[in-house]
Amino acid sequence: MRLSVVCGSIKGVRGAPTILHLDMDAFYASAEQAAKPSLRGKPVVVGGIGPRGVVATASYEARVFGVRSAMATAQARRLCPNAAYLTPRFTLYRQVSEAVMELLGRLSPLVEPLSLDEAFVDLEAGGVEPTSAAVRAVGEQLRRDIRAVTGLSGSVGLAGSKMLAKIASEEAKPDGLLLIEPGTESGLLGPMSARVIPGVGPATAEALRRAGITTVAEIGEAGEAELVRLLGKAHGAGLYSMATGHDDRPVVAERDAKSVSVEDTFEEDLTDRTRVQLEIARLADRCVQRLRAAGRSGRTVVIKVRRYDFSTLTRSETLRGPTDDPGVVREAAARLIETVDTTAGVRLLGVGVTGLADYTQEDLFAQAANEAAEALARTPDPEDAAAPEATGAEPVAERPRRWFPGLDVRHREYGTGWVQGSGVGRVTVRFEQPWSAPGRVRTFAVDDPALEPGEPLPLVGAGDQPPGPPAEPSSPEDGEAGEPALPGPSGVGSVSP
DNA sequence: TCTGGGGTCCTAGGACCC
DNA sequence: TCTGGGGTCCTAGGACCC
Repeated sequence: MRLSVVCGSIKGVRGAPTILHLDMDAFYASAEQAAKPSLRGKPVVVGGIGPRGVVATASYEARVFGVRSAMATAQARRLCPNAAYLTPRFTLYRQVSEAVMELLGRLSPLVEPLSLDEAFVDLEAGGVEPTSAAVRAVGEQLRRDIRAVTGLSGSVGLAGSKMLAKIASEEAKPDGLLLIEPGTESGLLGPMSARVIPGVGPATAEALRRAGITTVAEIGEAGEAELVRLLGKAHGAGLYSMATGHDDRPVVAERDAKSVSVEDTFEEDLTDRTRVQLEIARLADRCVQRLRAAGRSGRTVVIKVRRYDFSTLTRSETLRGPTDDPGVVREAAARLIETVDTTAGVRLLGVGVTGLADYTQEDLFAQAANEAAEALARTPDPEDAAAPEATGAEPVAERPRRWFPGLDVRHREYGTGWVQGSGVGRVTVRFEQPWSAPGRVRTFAVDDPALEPGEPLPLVGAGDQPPGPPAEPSSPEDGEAGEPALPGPSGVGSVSP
């Protein structure tokens, strides 16, 4: 997709650095140091402690010794034997994370968490004045607030696109802030390693290196066609866009999960067939527990097997309908593991569910049963008595309504708009109409009684404007004029204070 | 003492359908 | 009856991210 030129600057980059990326510094290790005064200023390594553990986070004191994330803990111990080695305490990290995300939520309704310690914030949607001075002040205040509330430091990147904001926060680390002034992007990025571009990992970097490409500038010089030839259509084209500063990905709040999975690496390889089957059943149960806790169900069951030699394979089976029944998932997983030869030894087993839905096949049966029962009540015809019954036909508990992206909605107070995204019990709505200026984003609980589904509105030029609460005003000059009115959340931003 | 656990997205082939 | 093309679903694998 091509974008029009915005404010005379690079396509796909905002005219003001209003996208903020926050990245907490050495998050798990810092949280442990904050919780344990004796560890402050000392090397701390958080991760798997067992013989096959890896490092999740190393404190900066430990990094001095060469300890890095994803390194085998055994190797870390050799490099830094005097560090404190701790297993992760996710309850703590989640608490701290929630406090940080709460601070971000005060800046804008558009907050996109990437993990417990990282998030994008669309300051423009939060009504922050789109000037470098204003957004810098917001970023610095945020860092002070985070320190005051959590005792931890976070680094902030500010730029006109997600990619640049993320690179900026990385450059700012630790405990810093970097704002990339619009117009200075290519000068800053050009000499940097291709690896700074998100999506360029070891394999891509090696493929590029073989083609003589090592810097961001060289990616741009190679041209899109060459990159597509080297890396494939999506990856090549995406990389070219990124490297040339074209990144118009919007900040999207509340993404729904698309899969749920659990896996275990065993301290010693499993060879016993019965034990493998037992572990698969356990994993299936754990997976379903998580699925149910999220109020979801899934249609495709996946097992994962990592063998003694680290070779990894998956097997999947798609059911007729989504389920959250532990028995159903257990049986599917059992069938799948039957198809894999595990006799030489298995170091990891996993069970996952994809194709997530918010209802189950059993719900549908129950619903059909209810409808049949109602029909039966209306027409007491003995011929109709074949209603299904054995499916537990008690009324199914009301599940949350689904707010699908793009749907029209109406809010009692704010009027008409459309769903920009939903998930995690919340829904984000942009209040605007075909004839209005770009509108403002607000977030609600999915069960907010003031919010109801709406009808599509007539497009501009199709006739009179229908009655209803007026659109929230929005200053026209900061909109992404010339951008087509896409049904997706592409035209993010443009909100008046 | 090599290599965690939880995800996302993309590719590619075959089935199947129109 | 020598020959199509597109779209979607399913499966398996791989790269990448935190």
